[in-house]
Amino acid sequence: MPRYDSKRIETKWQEYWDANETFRTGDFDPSKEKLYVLDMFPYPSGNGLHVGHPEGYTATDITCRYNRMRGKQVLHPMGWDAFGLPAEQHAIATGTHPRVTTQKNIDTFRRQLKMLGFSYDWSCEISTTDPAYFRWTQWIFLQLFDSWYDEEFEWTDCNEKVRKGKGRPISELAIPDEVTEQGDEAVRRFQDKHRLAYQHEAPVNWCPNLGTVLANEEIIDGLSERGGHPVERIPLRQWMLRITSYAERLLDELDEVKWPESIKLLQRNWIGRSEGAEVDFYVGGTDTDDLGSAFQTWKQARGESSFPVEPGDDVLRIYTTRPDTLFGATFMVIAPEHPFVSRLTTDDRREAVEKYCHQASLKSDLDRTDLAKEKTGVFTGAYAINPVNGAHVPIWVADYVLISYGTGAIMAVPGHDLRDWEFAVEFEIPIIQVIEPPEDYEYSKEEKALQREVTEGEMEMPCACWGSAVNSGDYNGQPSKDFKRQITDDLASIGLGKRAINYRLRDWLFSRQHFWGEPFPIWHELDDDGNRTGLMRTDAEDSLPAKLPENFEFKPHGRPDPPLAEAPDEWLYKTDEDGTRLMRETNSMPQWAGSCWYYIRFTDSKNDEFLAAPEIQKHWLPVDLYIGGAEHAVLHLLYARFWHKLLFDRGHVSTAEPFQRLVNQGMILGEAELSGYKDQAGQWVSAKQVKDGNDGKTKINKRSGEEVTAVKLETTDVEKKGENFVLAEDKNIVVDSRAYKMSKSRGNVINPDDIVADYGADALRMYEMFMGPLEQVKPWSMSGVEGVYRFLGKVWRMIVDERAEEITLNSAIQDVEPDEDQQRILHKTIKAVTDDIEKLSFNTAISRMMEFVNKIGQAEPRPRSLMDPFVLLLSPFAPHIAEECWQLLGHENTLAYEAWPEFDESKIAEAEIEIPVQVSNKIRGKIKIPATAAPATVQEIAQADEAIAKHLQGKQIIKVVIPPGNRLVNFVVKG
RNA sequence: GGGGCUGUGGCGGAAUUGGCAGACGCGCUAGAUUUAGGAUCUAGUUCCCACAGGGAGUGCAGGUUCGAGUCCUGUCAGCCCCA
Repeated sequence: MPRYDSKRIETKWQEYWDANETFRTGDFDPSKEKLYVLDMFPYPSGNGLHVGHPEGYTATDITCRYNRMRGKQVLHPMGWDAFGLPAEQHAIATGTHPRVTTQKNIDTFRRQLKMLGFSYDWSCEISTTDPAYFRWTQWIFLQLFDSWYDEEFEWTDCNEKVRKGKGRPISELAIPDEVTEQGDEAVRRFQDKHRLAYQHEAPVNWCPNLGTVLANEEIIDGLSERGGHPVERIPLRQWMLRITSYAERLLDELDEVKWPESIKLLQRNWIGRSEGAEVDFYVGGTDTDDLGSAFQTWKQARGESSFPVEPGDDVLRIYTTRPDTLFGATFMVIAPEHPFVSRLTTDDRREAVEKYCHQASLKSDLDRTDLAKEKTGVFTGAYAINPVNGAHVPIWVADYVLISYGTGAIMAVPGHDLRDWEFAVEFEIPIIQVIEPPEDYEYSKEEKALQREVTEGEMEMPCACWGSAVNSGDYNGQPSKDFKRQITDDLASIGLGKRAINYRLRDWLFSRQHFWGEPFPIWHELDDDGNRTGLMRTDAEDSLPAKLPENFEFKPHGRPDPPLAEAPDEWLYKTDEDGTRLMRETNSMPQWAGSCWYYIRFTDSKNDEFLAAPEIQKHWLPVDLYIGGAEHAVLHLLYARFWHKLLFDRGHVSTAEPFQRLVNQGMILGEAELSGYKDQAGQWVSAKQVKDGNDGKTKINKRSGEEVTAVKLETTDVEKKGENFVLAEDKNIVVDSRAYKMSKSRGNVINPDDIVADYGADALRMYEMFMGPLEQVKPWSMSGVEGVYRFLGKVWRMIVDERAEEITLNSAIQDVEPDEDQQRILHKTIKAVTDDIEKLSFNTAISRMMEFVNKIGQAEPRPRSLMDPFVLLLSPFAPHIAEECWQLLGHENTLAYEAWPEFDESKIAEAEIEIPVQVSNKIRGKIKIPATAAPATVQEIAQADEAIAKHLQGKQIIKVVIPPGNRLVNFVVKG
């Protein structure tokens, strides 16, 4: 009995595609339009594929299969983002080398992907851990190391676009004479300061348990994202990439790409551009007695020079977005990590300041900046001079100012900044109002919350607003925005400030203390005592890759420096030709590195001369469609764009942006769950009375605070009441109904292997596409899988004779002409499926095919000319069953390159259509009219209809609405 | 606190972009076939009522329009991101 047997069919066709290299892209074919469709390549974890992976992968696969049939040459590759911490941790736990674990995981992933019938060109498979690949990751790092950013440089790019600002070779960096005079070493150090890859001693988030330094985004609530371990802030030498140089272009060029607006917005916010001014506040030298007169001297000197690039030791440089509030600056705040803290602190304040700074080092940035948190701080004993009015303003240290934002120092304007207001009230610092808010200004909730009574009955509160200047000397009365521009210019003209743009984006912390990552192709020069001199050398490009040491058992040694610091000497040290002792860089690159450029490598994955041959990369880039999870919306995409732009500036790629169109697939949640809550005594508690406990895990009773336990319920236990589900046995008890993220601990993980074993790959693919719109979050449903599986069974029976002994074509399929209705159904289906695929609206495409089968699947005889195009329509979604049917229908070759069915609009049109007739907006009947009838005719037919006539009787027709296309008739009547 | 997204039957979701709300699938109900179950096929399935008919209806409250799930204003809820 040849029932639909997914296992047999799927194995057969997967072997066929493999053996025939059906989906090999091959050399690019100039006669065809190219299409580069890319999935975000996976990290091959030990858990294998989860159902989230095939969602995006099926979407891209459908697009690729469809476009091949439309005659495009398609590049559709797959690879592995295979460096990463889990394999390293596994190695520490079990002694298995990460390379072995990684290889095993890759093999599992590849097997699972092949099992799903994706049309990847496996000949260009890559892994970021392959030395032949990371050779070029290292090479790109050397490009970054060899580049500096020239903001002023004007040039014409390879697409004839005139640009300003370029990443240029470090050899083209002009060296100031005074540096040249100091000799080679000074020149090298000067260059090192300007490179896009540079070293920096910075407070980092050291996690002793993981033995690594974490990026800010890897920390949640002061604990590591992975494992939830405590994190300390300690200073460490790190590699940084100067992504901030590219901030402006990363922002502007978002306009050029077809991405969801929400993702663009996320990137814009992440970059966080603001316009304002940098202003120097004079603080005096170490031996300044009279700050006031020293300020006058200094000010005069500044007027004759100009605003220096580097602030001297005698000033505190601040960044502000509101220079128009300068007259209201009554104190200054510097971050606890600010280099001036110690120098500015007076002896009597030293103990308090040091204690405060130590405490601040234990807090996370979030703890420090949260508006709701109580403001803390300590006075340094020092004063600065407000450059606009010469006022002495006290300098405080407070942790609500972060060293990493702006200059790490602020002027505090309590009258018009909420945090400054809170601080000033707390420490009784004067508050001066310098902005008169507009008359219709509405104070925000936060502003009102901070109001205080000045004198009896008189209230005062801060306003962070635009208005007009008061208490601001000659500027009084000016609108804030004009004033901002004006004072910035005025300060610039006397060398006290300058217009400045600031970004929330920080330079990219690019080193990790891991073994399992790309080594840096960098050597540190050592002096006679074996200490670093701070000077570096690079590996020669043709000596790459710099490989990881072999036969090295890395173990955590509990220090912040990397495990590679314990590597064998023959790896760690060498003597250069000139006799200089060198030590390798022992940090490794973060996981982001390999994923920053893999899309380039895919275009020419086996090239051992270059990362990708220029003419090949030029042909395939940019990626036309890039699909992946929204979790990479900010970092991966920003980092990849940054690298791409540097490569573009250096002439190695020919597009300014790597990813033309981006789509984020929505997460697939576990099956929906119903849960009720019981208290300790076993009594039901309504879900309305339950809230999350403070630890975020437990649930507690809102009223009593008592912990409640969730009880899993069946649909038969509950019923719908209003908006909620309630217990059938007690309708006052509301129960929760929702789907949760799949997780091992919740036990709601669906394994694709199981689905394929029970229903087949075609059913899994179809179900994931049928669940709902690609970009939406959707809950899994096992009966939904059965639904599409039944559909595939119907397709099978439409074409195959299930009762025959051998697999034979269903005898109902005959060479007869389809009737007009059948023609119409076919052509409507072709049109709808085609449009839907173009829109990536796969769920509706599938429902159209279901309609087709519902209408045609039972017809006897079934015209053969309907079957061929239908099978082709189905093939991108369910390629295995489609190939099998195609073969049964008498075709010899794979359908992968068959022409996509065309529809004929004239076969869709109906001569007669049925439309609704409304009388005053209520549908009172339906009439049949010729599709192209004139409005007058339509009205005539409508009025003649018995049911309509009844409703029109005795009424006065005020208006008749018949929209173009004869969609309906509406009689607007009176009386 | 700021920003974004989403609210449509018992459930997942459709709706030609302002024109028949609920396509398609799940679930449920009945019938056919079957020794039975499964599988398959057919029909029905938004809710309410005085049921040959009629009324209400897309989170809630308004507005624009002959006409609103769709546009506008306000509001509530859920999810995500940022602080």
